[in-house]
Amino acid sequence: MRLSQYFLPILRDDPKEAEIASHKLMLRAGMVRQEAAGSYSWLPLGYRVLRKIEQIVREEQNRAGAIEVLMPTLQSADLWRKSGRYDAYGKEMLRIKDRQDRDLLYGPTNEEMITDIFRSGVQSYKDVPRNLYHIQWKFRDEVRPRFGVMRGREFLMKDAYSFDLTREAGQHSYNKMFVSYLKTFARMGLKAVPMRAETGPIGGKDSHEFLILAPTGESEVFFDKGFHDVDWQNFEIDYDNVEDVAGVVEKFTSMYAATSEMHDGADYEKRVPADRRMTGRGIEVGHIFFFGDKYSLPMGCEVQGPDGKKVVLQSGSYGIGVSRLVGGIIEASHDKDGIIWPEAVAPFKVGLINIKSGDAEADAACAKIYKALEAKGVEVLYDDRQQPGGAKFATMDLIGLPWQVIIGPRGLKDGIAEVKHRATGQRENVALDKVVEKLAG
RNA sequence: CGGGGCGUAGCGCAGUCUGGUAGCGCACCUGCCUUGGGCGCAGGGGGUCGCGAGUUCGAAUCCCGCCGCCCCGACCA
Repeated sequence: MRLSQYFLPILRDDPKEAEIASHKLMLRAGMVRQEAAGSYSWLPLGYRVLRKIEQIVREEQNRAGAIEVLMPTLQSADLWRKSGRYDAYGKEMLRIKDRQDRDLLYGPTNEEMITDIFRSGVQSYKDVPRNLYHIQWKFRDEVRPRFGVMRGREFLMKDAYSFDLTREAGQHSYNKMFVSYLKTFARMGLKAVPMRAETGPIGGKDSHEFLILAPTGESEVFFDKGFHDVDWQNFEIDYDNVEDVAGVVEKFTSMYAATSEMHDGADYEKRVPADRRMTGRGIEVGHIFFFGDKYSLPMGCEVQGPDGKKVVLQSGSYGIGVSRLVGGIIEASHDKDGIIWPEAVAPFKVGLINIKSGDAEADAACAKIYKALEAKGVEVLYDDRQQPGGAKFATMDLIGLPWQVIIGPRGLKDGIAEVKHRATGQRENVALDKVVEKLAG
């Protein structure tokens, strides 16, 4: 993409309504635009990141055996009356009437709907286990939306729902999601620490939150230093192997980690040696629940067992805040100059800077590399604007693309470009004909 | 929902107390100059001062009502 033809409304000053780094940077980098309290339009740069995160989530859900569906944003109130949550959910639920005066709501979550869908599609114990998920916009009419996309009212969420015949089988479904979450967040360059959680209004028996560590997190967290040393990603897992999956869960839950709400000081001191006690702040990016028959029972979600008797299914739900992750990643990865995208979620991999746009030689050298990178499938944003070099550097650092290729008269004399790694700041002179090779890996 | 604050050009702000032709910086447009970390000079465009009703010869400014947004507290992916 040529920047001269892109839509990237950069701001030089921090908008005054933004309080935390990710919010400021997302507005300054032209990623989003606020439309109302807690409601954002996703501009081209931000949308690219959102889609990349969504795709990673999707791939890891699929790998763990979950099956993608898509449910509507608007739901009928009747479903929620059946589960008893229509009244229980309170003002956070946005309620709407249609022209026939029927009660609708903009879905804050989908347990009712998925349970209804699943129930009507299965009759036999042979139809379970199953895990269905979708990635859809949710609306929760938060009392106080804030921090940009970190706590919006409208947000993109992946929610998965498992259905099993027995509690034991349900536990395995839960464990699979637990492990897939570790892998999902690790792929985005994040360490998301699983912590035992309250079950809250969703209800249920077992629950973990996944929190990424960042100084601006909303929750205070206490954890074992061991989390810094474990292998988050490079373990192989066979999701069908019940013991192996449970083993990973055991490994990660055996270390102490708790938010302040769940923190037990005595237990902490008993289980964690003083030199390994860590405190910090965390941002919740995922939350998983096992809730047994809480929804299956009132909604009549059951199948016929091998003995011919009806069995109420055991279920769980598993959420990831996809849009929140955009802000969360920035909180975990930025510096004074701007965002530092992990490569897996970067809107473009490479930013190509033409120091002297308009100079025939510089233009030609840039155009050649630009085309070659695109031909190799490397996502590149080419700053071909008529701007002083300094402005281009500042823009590129702000939007945080992992690699910058800097081409100007100075280097061209010797046939070289400068390649800068945004995260480390390391610069390297690379022969013009080796640039593509270096970055196409 | 309780408490506090703010709405003036795309962004950041001054002007409001004490009513009298709406301003500054950045951004933007034109020309020249420049291009290795937000360059310089000259010229220029852009605002129903959040909305409505009032007081007044005259309202961004005073009065009344409303709306929006932000921050602090109790709740949430």
